[in-house]
Amino acid sequence: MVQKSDETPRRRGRPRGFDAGEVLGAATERFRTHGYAGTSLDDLVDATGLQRPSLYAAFGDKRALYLATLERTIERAGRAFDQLIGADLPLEQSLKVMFRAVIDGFLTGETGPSGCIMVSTSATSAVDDAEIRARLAAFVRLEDDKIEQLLVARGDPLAAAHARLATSVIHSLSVRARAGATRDELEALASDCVTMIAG
Amino acid sequence: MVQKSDETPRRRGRPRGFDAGEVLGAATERFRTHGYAGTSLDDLVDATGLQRPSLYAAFGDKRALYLATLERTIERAGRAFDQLIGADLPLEQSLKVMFRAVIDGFLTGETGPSGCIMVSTSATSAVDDAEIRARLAAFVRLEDDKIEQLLVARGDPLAAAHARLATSVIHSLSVRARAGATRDELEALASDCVTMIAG
DNA sequence: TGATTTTTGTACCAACTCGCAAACAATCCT
DNA sequence: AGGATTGTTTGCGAGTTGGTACAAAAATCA
Repeated sequence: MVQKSDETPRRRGRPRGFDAGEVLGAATERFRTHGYAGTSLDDLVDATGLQRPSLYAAFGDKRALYLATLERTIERAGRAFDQLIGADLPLEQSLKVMFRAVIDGFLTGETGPSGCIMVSTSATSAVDDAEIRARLAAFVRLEDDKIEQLLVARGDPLAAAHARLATSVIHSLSVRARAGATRDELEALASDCVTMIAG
Repeated sequence: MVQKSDETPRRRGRPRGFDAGEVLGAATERFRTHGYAGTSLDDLVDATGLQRPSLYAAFGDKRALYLATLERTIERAGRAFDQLIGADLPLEQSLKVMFRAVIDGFLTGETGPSGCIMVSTSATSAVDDAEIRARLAAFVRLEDDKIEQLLVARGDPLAAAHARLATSVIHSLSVRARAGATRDELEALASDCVTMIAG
């Protein structure tokens, strides 16, 4: 063990002056706010602090960077769902925790409530771009499947149908958040959904 | 009655070579497909057959034209809801007719299923533009209110909550259509919602 | 030390963006 | 007929777009 641990392979040239994860997070936030077509490279340079050539070398062109932010979003959502399923809370409380987290996230944003990047920006580009459409489809399937898995584990006999409806409410929460709905309005809708499934 | 009927006020100069309603419809379709930022003036010239200065004289700049397409969409949706309410069908059938019409519309599009222009494109621009956000908020409120009005008229004691959930399903149908969902999948979700409200 | 490798900063380019000016065309009014 | 009014066509120009060439900087390797 005289060598440095191989978790840092000590690459050869000049080391990077940035953390790829943080940069991806900053890019995600800009894309979530303004959408794909509405975000320029100057915007991304401004948001990430990196110059164009650094962005290009690390992630590829604008579209590849956008696709990377979508992948990141899908992975993080999947982990959040798995954590909720593993928490083993009772049905009603599981749904309340889920909607609370969703609403908290949707109400954040650089300039105001920005909702969900998949629902509000990737859906816009999905018609023109098959790869973006595939990411959006994978995300929606993830929502449907993970919520169904949660409901099955809590003994809901109508898990599949209820999961689709809960996913639909999540989509609408994103739309409503961007439309300027208040937290109370979003929570009322979530509460309606919880009552319908668990009430 | 020697004069022409005043329904055609006989304006003074050269008459227009286009129908404003048709042009607005063509612009709506382009905006619905590619979003606001993703639609260029060249696209609009191509879609409408009008040259730039004619578009400008008739509707103003690109943003004003987009806002006009949103207004048109809101008005048409309002009329469709009123017609459904006036049709006086029983509860379950009213909902089925509504979802059928929604799904039919969402599955159309220039290059593929394009969903709802409000949910899939105005939501994207709503964060940056207060007027677009106001139109989106008005549209969502229209959906909630008109569906509640329909449910109240059919004797649903949970009309308000059920209306919000039905609106949410409509929003999700738009997202799912753009994600590439099949008609069967969309109809299954709509059926879940009808069962939940009327079943 | 000096050669090599990788990242970073500056500057740039061709293409596209929106919007408009100016001339031309078609109709109405007198 | 001839002026006034409105709509259409052509073409342009200032600014922005996404993407890249090139050299300087910062590290490792020999």
